[in-house]
Amino acid sequence: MNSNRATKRIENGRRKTAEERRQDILEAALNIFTQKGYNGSTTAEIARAASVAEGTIFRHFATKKELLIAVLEPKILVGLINLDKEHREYTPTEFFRCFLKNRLELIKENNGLFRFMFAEAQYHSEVREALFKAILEQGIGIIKPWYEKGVEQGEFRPLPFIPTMRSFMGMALFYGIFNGAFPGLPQEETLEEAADQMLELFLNGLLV
Amino acid sequence: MNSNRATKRIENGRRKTAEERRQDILEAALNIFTQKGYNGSTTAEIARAASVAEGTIFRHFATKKELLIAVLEPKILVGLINLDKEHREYTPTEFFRCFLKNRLELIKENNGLFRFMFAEAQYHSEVREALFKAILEQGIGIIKPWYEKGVEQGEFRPLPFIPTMRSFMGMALFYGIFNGAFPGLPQEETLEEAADQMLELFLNGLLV
DNA sequence: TATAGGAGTGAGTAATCACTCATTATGAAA
DNA sequence: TTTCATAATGAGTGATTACTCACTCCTATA
Repeated sequence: MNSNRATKRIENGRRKTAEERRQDILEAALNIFTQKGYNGSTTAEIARAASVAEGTIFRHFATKKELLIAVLEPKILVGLINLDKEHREYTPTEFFRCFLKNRLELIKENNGLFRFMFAEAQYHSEVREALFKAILEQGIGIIKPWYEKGVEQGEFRPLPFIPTMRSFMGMALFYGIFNGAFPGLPQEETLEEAADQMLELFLNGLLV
Repeated sequence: MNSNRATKRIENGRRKTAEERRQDILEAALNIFTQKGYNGSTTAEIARAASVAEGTIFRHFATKKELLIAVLEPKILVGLINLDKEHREYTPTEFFRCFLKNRLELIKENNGLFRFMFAEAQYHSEVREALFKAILEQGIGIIKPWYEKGVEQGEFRPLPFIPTMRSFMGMALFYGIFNGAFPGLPQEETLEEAADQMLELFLNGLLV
């Protein structure tokens, strides 16, 4: 056999570490998965996108499904970070405004990922359970305390929490996810405007 | 070859018509597709579920994808029927109440189908476009006239229509679709109660 | 410099896929 | 009964799949 196998090096001539290769594969897999779905993607395709031999994938991940889990695991909790710690001086209403904008940005930046997760959650119980857990943690763990504070302070009406939270999340997710999926939908507003309009409705309702 | 091929007859001894077989296949395909997704389903599996030879599927549908389209086509417009024609004496608010309950029932009855459609819409442009069209027709064609009537009569505030409709649909779809997908979600309410709570929020908002 | 072993490779494999087609079954018409 | 057209069948086909493994390459250490 001849020896013209591709030898990959990065700019300084150093060979990539195993961990860097693993990240390359994860990144490529995320791309391909979100474009074509789990069953619509092939390991050969992912290997090509990661500039790696197909066998290398299976050195890092025992099965394709394990690769799927590894791709989603660090992403699924991204919903929980970078909020809530710092700004304790919010009023409950201000918190909802800030939280909503934050979530809409997050969804917009990870649009393909969100759609992919919700789609695959139907067919892979591991994904479904992780997603379910993340949603509950956001809803119960983050929103609920502010919601209750708002009710105590007489700022919010004492509506039942779960249905209210579900509606709130439904608004945000439907906007974020499906506006990306249906690019033809009339969508003049910036994300900022969209969030304001959503909040206006959520806070004050449709009736005069 | 021996001649013990299965010969299927229904109760009165009559052989099924071609159209009946076609319907069997469509029904089986819908079941399998919604359980496993399009790429996760095999034509062999669908044939088995329809009690039909695999070749028979391809006598009725040229390709697997054509079968997918044929499965969804009659379902995708189901969202548009059985409403709106009769009760012209509604107030705009009453219309929203009636419309929402109607949609929630529809989603509940066709839960797997809805989730499947939204999932596959990402990967099949035909499905995406049909779904997009159905959503627009519901939103623009059905809701908008009532919305405008409500504004004219001074019953509704003049919020921008598209964002408001999107929020409304997001609430309904998220409730209907994901409550089915996450059976662990706290969900005490009946569908009737859920609709009332959703409307209460949609109409009057969270603020006191 | 020699060498051990971890990382990467890609041709190979068995399984599975969507789809074909020669054959058979069927019911109606003659 | 015989004939004929249509429908159904399922073994077969080539393409594709996830995954394997014998081998090569590379680097760290002695």
